[in-house]
Amino acid sequence: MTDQQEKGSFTTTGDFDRWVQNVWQVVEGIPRGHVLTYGEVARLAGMSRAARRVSQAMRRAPRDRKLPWHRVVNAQGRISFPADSSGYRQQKERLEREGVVFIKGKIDLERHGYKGALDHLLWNEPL
DNA sequence: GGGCTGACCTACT
DNA sequence: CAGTAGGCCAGCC
Repeated sequence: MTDQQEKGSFTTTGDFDRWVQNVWQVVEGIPRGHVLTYGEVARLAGMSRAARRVSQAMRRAPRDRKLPWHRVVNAQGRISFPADSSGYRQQKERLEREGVVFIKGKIDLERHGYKGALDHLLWNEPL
């Protein structure tokens, strides 16, 4: 399960397409009220350096897949759409609707991030 | 092949 | 904390 695909790129487009499937699967596994960063998704999908490719993968997702794309944010805990875009507003609204808290436009990754989710499970901390 | 663009990331000022 | 710089690589001219 450990990734360590130290390869910088995909040898064939088929590899990329398969990796895209992994990305969708990882994103679908993010629990409500939590988020992952693009880099983490890339790593969990098996390509640690492909953070920039995660967005491409999500844009490719068919609508009927109902991917929880809004649960992926950048490494600063911020939404990666321009603050005045409809995409930004929609993502923020969806996240807040499931309990994610924004502080000055930023999400506390210790609380809502992957590590936060683990801590919550391990220590049974109140959310 | 060359050049430019990203829903990115890290490291460093 | 805000900027910058370099690295990254598939897709689209």
